[in-house]
Parts: sequence; C-alpha cells; structure tokens
Amino acid sequence: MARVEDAYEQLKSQILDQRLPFGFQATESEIADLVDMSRTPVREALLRLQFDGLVELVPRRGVRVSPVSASDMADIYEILMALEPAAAASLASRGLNAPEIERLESITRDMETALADDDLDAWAMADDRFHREILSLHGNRRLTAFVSALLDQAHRARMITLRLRAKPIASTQDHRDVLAHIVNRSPEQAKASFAAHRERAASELLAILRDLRLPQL
Amino acid sequence: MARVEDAYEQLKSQILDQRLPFGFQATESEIADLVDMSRTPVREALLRLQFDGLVELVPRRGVRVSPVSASDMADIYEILMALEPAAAASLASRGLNAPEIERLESITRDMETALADDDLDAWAMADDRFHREILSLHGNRRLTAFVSALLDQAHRARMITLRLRAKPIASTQDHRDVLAHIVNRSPEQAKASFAAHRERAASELLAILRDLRLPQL
DNA sequence: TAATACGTTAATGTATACATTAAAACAGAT
DNA sequence: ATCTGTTTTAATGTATACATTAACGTATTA
Repeated sequence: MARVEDAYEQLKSQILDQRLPFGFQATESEIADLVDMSRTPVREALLRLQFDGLVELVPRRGVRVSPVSASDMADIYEILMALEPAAAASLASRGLNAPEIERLESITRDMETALADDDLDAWAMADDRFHREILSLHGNRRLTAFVSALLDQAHRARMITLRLRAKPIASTQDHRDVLAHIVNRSPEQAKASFAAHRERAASELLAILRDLRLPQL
Repeated sequence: MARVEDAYEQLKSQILDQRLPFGFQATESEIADLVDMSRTPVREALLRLQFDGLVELVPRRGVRVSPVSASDMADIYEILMALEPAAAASLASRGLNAPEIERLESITRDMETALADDDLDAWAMADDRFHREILSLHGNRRLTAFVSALLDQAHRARMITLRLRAKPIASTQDHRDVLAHIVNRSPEQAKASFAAHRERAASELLAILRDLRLPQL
C-alpha cells in the first residue's frame, strides 16, 4: 500500500500546513492527478483523511478540506480535557523510569528555549511533541490514535491563533508543572494541572476564533 | 454508496453477534462472494470495520475478525471511564428538558423490567441504549462516534460474560443513580456515579476474562 | 418572465482486469 | 534429511472501464 500511504501523507501534510486551505474543493480525479496516481489509492487515502476529520467527501461535489469552526474546536478540546489529564494521571501513578523522564524533560527544555528565542514555530512543535509523548508513554493504542487525530484537527486553528495572542508563557509553565507532578508521582495533581492547561488553551483559542469572527475558518 | 453501506452493516452485525466469530479469517474475494458484490465496495466496508476496531486487514493473509483480549478491554474501559462520566457531568450541568428526561427514564425502566424478568438479552440492550442516549443527548459528534465504536468493540466480550456472572442488580441501580444526578443537575455526583459504574463493570468483566483464561477471545 | 420538464454532463460508485509481491511449495545440493 | 534457492501461486494493490445518478443548463410553456 505504498501509494495509499504516499497519497495520505502528501495530502495530510498539505492540509496541515494549509497549502490546501480550509474549504479547498476538488474532485477525486483532480486529487489523483495532483499526486499522480489513479483514483483507487487516492480514494482510500481520502477515506482515511475523512476518518481523521480533515476532509469531507461531499456527494457529487468532490472532496472538501474541512473547515474548523469554533464549535468543532470546542468539541475537540472538551474531549482532550477528559482524556489527556487521565493519561497524565495514569503515568504519574505508574511512575516513569529515567530515560522516559529525560524524553519529557528534553521536550520541555526545547519548548522553553523556543519561547526564549521567540521562535513560535519551534515552540508549537515542542508543544505538540510533549502532548504526543505523554500519550505514547501511556501506551493505550486506541487512546493514542484518537487523541492524535484530534491534535491534528486542532493544529491548523492553533497555528492561525499562535501569532494572534500573547507569548505562551503560561502554557510553557503548565508543561513544566505537569511534568513535575508526573515525576513526583502525584496523579491527582498531574490531572488537575493538565486539565487547567487545556482549559486555558481552550478558552484562549475559542476567544480568538470568536473575536476574529471566524466561526468557520 | 448503497453497496458499501450494505456490506458494512451485514458484516458488522455478523461480527457483533458472532456469526463471524473471533479470529475468523477470509480473503477479500471470499467476503465479496459472501455478500455478493465485487471487491471494491467490500474493501471499503472492511476499511471502515478496521477503523472501528472490529477487523484487522492482515497483509497477504486476508481479513481477520479481531479477537478481544483482556488487555484490549482494559484499554477500552479506561477510555470509557474518562469520557462517559465527563459527558454525564456536562449533561447534568446543562440540564435536560422533560422529553429528554423521559427518554432516559423509559430506557431505565426497560432495564429494570428486563432484570425483573431475568431477560438478560433485553437487559443488555437497554444498558447499551442508556449509554448511547447519554452520548446522543450530549451532542459532541466526535465523542459520540468514538465512544460508540468502543461500545461496539466491547459488545462481544460483554455478551460472553453476561451469563457468567451474577445478575446485574448493581449496574441497574447505577443507571438509576446516574440518571437521578443528571436530573438533579449535580454534575460532580453524576460524574462520580458514572465512573463508579464503569469501574465496577470493568473490574467484573476483566476478572471473568482472566478467570476463564481467555486472555485472547 | 418564471417555472418546469427534459436532456446533457460530470462526478462518484462499482466491476473487472492487471501488476506486484510475499508466502508456500518444490527441487536441488550439501 | 535439511537447508537454500528458485519457481509457482495466490492474495492484495492499482488502474481503468463502465454504470449510475445528481446537478446543471436549456428549452418550452404558462
């Protein structure tokens, strides 16, 4: 399934970095031409992207890159606020070994460095890696796959709002706190601080989306 | 997409009621013959079932109906324990109108009746409907779709263990409690009782699976 | 002019033919 | 007899041809 995988990755990365912008529409044949293969593997890749929530296969009209509305983002953050703190608490209660701690430490340091350097792209990347590393350490494959898809869906909106808000000093500190609670094996505090982290992120993001009058990006 | 939908529904129902048992294997062509259509729509249906976690497309060996191991069930219940209580709390905090309450009441009564009649199949069906109705009332489409898939995955294991355990008196009372807390608009209590409900269900189920030495069903 | 009915078009949905490739079977050699 | 290399086979992966059908445009009529 090299072709399917290839089409999937190409299209996904183009959607995530907005080379294929919100609302972009095309027929299956056009997409097939775009990635230079037949409709069959392209269709399969598009179905996967639809499951990921990144495109919609609109009957008769072709494929549309899903817009991300404020209400979508609210739904997504609601789920993240339930799942991620639970995963963090579980990690805190099982405890991490030294290399595992170092992985999270390293990502957190990268984030702090990026913040100090005012490198928002690097900051966003480290932020993402931290969240994904927590999932990966937790090890529930279903949870990882689902949350990962949600993080991808949120990605575009976050990149848009990243430069429209104050420097993410608090968020960076949040990560530091969450990590400390996990390392200290304090499940309840890890959960609470992660929930607070997401709650802040959600309310900031939604406020910006609404202010911009971008209910539908 | 009538064919895809048809194949998907046929196969899904056959998997859920174990006419296609755990570990059943077949090639795409055999499945296509089974449902009397070409491989194309069948393949698409199988991909959906794979996303649902009900089958695995094993390269070169065909499609296999996913076994449900104790560890899979543990993963599934862990997610349910984070998401369902959150949904119940959210419902409790927004409040339900009369017809919405009546829907949940009616399902709960059905469950109590089934328990009194010793009709375990009817009981299981009402149990399932209660959980799905909570989701549906909550209205987060992503959450509904995901949890719904998890409930389907858990279905087979639950049906196997249903007759191997004591009558589900406590679970029935749990639903009654959760409903009361939602109606009373007590989010924290709704969340706590739902979590307790799932915790009990999970530990009973996992204990039976392990006792039966069915780590892999 | 507006509305409706009909024909055309273009997109997906489906079937099928073909290419690719991994596994199995077999043969030969050590 | 076993291991290895090769051949065969059979399954998926892919391309393509075809069927179906919804949308659009056009023409006719009220």
